Amino acid sequence: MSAREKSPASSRSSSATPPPIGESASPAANSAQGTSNANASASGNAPPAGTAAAPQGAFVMPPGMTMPPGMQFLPYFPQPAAAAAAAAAAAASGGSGGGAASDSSDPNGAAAQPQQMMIHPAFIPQMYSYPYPGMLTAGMKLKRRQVKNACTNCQKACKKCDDERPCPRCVKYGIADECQDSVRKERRKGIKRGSYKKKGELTSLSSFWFGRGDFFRLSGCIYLMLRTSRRW
DNA sequence: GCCATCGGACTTTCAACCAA
DNA sequence: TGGTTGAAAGTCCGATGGCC
Ligand SMILES: [Zn+2]
Ligand SMILES: [Zn+2]
Repeated sequence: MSAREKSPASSRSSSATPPPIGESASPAANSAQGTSNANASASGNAPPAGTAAAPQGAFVMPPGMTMPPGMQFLPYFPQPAAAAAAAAAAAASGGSGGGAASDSSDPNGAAAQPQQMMIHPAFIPQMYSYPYPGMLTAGMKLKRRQVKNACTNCQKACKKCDDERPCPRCVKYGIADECQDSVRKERRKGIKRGSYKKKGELTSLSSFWFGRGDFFRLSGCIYLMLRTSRRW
């Protein structure tokens, strides 16, 4: 497509045009860890699902569903000051900061004051793996997670990038200093679209929704809220 | 086996549309 | 005005071929 500009990566100083990093897995495997970096780091310091005693107010997985490794569902009521910090942490961690749960300001401390329910920083990276793995049923497949903005090197090579800068791929190939966010075009405005079709019956409607990122991006949170009887 | 290249499947984003 | 739609813009899987 026009957006795709295939330029030989070798035009760069070369010795080091980066090859794929950890890209040998099957599509399914890739998707499953899709969140690759996020999950990898998250699983490092989160207790295995179902093994830890559920803390007060912790989410209990419904029958037939399993808590994915590294996942944790904890109601999060940050204090005003903590809220900003948490938001910053979440933003900083992007998709790769699964370990944020180890914050010294653990939001789930007993002293946390209910102010406004927020997404626990540790949960945010997981939200980008949807359908939320626990909701996955036979026939559904995990969607591939994409970074918001690949670095210029990965973009040229059409390879998987990361939210971190320098990204792991650039680091591995010694071109960390060249790792920069690619510049996104501004979307054109004023394009007329004609009238919209209406979606049909329920079945196609539901499959439609299950194919939408907008839906799954929030589904984990909504699902959690629906399944718990706690007051949010 | 390692790596670059790249076609195209797939995902994300967000302005236009539209019903309430 | 908020929710829905759908296409633009983007990511990156995986096939292919060259090189050592
Ligand atoms: Zn990158
Ligand atoms: Zn990079």
